[in-house]
Amino acid sequence: MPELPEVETIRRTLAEHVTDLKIEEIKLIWAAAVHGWEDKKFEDLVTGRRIKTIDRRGKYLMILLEDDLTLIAHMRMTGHLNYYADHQEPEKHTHVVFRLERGEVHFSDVRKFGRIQAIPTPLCFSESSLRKLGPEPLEDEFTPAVLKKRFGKKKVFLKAALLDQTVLAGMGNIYVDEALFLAGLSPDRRVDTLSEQEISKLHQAIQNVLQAGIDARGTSYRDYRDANGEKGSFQEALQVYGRGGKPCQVCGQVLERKRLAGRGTVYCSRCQR
DNA sequence: ACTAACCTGTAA
DNA sequence: TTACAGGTTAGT
Repeated sequence: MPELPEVETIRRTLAEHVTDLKIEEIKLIWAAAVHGWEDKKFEDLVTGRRIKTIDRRGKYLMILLEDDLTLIAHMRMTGHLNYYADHQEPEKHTHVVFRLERGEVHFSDVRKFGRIQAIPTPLCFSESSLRKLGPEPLEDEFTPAVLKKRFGKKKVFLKAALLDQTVLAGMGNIYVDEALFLAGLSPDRRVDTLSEQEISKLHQAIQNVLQAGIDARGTSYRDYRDANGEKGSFQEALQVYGRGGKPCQVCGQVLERKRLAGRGTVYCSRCQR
């Protein structure tokens, strides 16, 4: 499911409801979805703490609790976080229920890839999976020069480089294909063959497509929903993702589909060089 | 730097 | 029945 725009939308919709609320009880339906820090149990760490703020880093959601504990959540492909104002029976794939002083948050995930980890807030960026992430693509510090530097001396395909979270945090299969289309760059270009101008164009395309995704409240191509259970609308604006075999909306050429970096990849061989 | 593995559901 | 799906990571 969620790439940067989707996680950002979940962050916003969740924060509206749960900021400043106390977590009164945790129900672990499938306990493997969570893990505590060192030998402490997740439930004991989290129960009784108040939610201070919700941040995001790449595709990770950071739920900051009082007394320096943070929950780091990753939805992987099909994870969901839903807020319910009233008591709600867990559904088939609900793994964790957070009962708050007002309402409940349910974490569910059909494919069981998503995880929620509890970690002391000061250790978030040094001891967790956030440690290796590349820059945030929508922050001012992310410039074309930074992108060029992140590519470094790599010789990998553009597709692989942009999916690599240590190069740049937050892009996934949908937004990579869309950004490459916008930039007019072929996914199988080697990153070391890009000109300064092409890097600038790519940088601009990345920022534009991610911002457009956020403005549309995410892409509900399949089962993505925000914390209110609402769909996004960016699926209506997709130029290439999911359109393999259909005509390019710019030049009319049939869109190419092939496997690249282990992922289904769609592009226009005429518009993208 | 690539592939398999982690899971379940859905579409071909 | 098989391939593939928004992601990451361990192993080769």
